Amino acid sequence: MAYTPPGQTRERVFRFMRERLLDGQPPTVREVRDALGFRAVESARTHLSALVQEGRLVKKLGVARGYALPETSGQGGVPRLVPLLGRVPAGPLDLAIEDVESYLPSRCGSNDEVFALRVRGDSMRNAGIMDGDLVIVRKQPTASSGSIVVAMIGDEATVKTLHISNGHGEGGVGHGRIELRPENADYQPIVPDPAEVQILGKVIEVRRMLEGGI
Amino acid sequence: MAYTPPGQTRERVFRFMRERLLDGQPPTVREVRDALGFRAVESARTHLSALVQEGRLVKKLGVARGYALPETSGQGGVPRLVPLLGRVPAGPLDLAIEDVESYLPSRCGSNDEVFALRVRGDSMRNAGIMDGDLVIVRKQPTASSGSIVVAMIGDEATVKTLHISNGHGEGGVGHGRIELRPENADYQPIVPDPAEVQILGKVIEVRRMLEGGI
DNA sequence: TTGCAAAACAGACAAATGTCTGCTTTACTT
DNA sequence: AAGTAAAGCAGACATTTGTCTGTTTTGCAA
Repeated sequence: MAYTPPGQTRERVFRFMRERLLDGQPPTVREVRDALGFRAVESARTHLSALVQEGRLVKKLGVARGYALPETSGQGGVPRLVPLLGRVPAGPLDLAIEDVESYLPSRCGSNDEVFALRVRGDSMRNAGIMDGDLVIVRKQPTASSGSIVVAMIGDEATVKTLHISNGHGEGGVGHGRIELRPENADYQPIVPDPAEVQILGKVIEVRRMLEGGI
Repeated sequence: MAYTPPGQTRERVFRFMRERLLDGQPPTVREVRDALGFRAVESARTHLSALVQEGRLVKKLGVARGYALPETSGQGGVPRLVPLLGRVPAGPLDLAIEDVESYLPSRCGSNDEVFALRVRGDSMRNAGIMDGDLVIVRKQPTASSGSIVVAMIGDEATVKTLHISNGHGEGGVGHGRIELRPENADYQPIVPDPAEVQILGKVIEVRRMLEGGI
C-alpha cells in the first residue's frame, strides 16, 4: 500500500471499523487488512492498537473479532433488534417470542428485556400516540407516576399514563391507589382494583411509519 | 448435564442463540456449551448443526462466531444507520454528514438518501408530531398532496403537510399552487411563493424517545 | 546527504475457535 | 430385560484469528 501522511490511513481504518461495528459485524484483523489494501496483517493491527490507545475503540482481551465502539462514543451502543409482538406477552418474554411479527432495530442501552407492541385506538392521542403506532416497552413491574405504561387489566392490554394518587410518589404499584389516565378527553380514566392490574412495562419510545404515496 | 427429552434442550439452545444474535454478539461454540451447562463442546455443536439443518439458523462457513439468524426471520432487510443531522442539509447529503449528531438504526428499504432531523415546535401536534420528536426523511424534490414534508422557506426548514390546490393531484411543486398546512389550530397555513419554497423530502417515520425516570 | 520516526511489510508463532472420531449415558419401546 | 435412537461426553486435531519480532520503505527535517 502507498505510504500516506500520518493519521490519514488511521482515519480510514476507524471509519471502516465503525461501519462494520454499527452493522453488528465485527471484522478480523485480516479483514481490516484486505479492506484497507494492506499486504501485512501487522499493518492493520498497528492501526487498531493505536485507535484503542486513543480511546476511539475498545478491545475485548482474548476474544476473536473482539473490537467494539466505546460506550461513550455518542452512539449509545450497538443497535439491537427488538421483537415486535403480535399479542401481549403474558408470561416471561422468552415465551411470548412465539408471535414475533418482526424485529425493530433500536438502541436500548442495557440488556433489559425490551419488546414492541402496536397501539390500537386513539386514547393517547394528546400524548402523540396515534392508532397504529408502535411503542417500544421496557419490561418492568412498576413505574414512576406520570410514566406512560403498558398495563394488563384483566386479560386486556392498554397503553395509558400512570398516576399514583396517595403513595409516596415513587412507590409504584401497591403503595397507593393507582389510576390509568388516557390522554384524550373522549375517554375516562381507569381506576382499577390494584389486585387486578399488572404493569407490563414502561413505554420508552414511540414510532410511526408513514409510507404510502410519493 | 441432565439428559432431557428430545427437542427440549434444542429449544433452549435456539433461544440462547437468538438472544445473543439479536444483541449483536454472536457466541462461540464453547460459549454455548457453558451457557447451556454442557461439559463437551461437541454437545453444543451438535445442537447448532441441527438448528442449521432445520433452517432456524444459518452459518457462515469458515468464520469464527459465524452463526446468524436467517434473513427470513427478521423481514424488511438489513438495518441501516440513518444520520441524525444537527442542522438542515443545504446541499448534497454527503456534505451535511459533517454535523451528524448520531445515527439511528432503521430499515429504510432502498438505498435512497435518507436522513433524520429533530422537530422544533408543536405546529404538527394533531398529526402526532410533538416538539423534540425525530423525523426520518427520504430526500426528494416533490411529494404527493397530503404527504408530510420537510420544506425550506427562505433559509428555514419546517415540517408541514403538503397540499397542492389546483394541480393535477400528483404533480407536486410547480404544477399548482402549493400550501403548507400545520396540524394545529394555533398556526396558520403557509402559502409560499412557489419560487422560494423547496421540498427537501418526505417524512417516512416519526420517533419519540421517552426516557427519564423509572 | 544523513538521521529519524512513522508507515508498511514479511513471516513465524500463539491463542481462540470449529470439527472430527469414538465412546458412555439416558429415555423409550418392545 | 434387551434393543435402539438420541443426548451427552472426552479428547485430539484443524482452521481461524491475534500477536510478536525483525526488516524495509517513505516523508520530513537538520
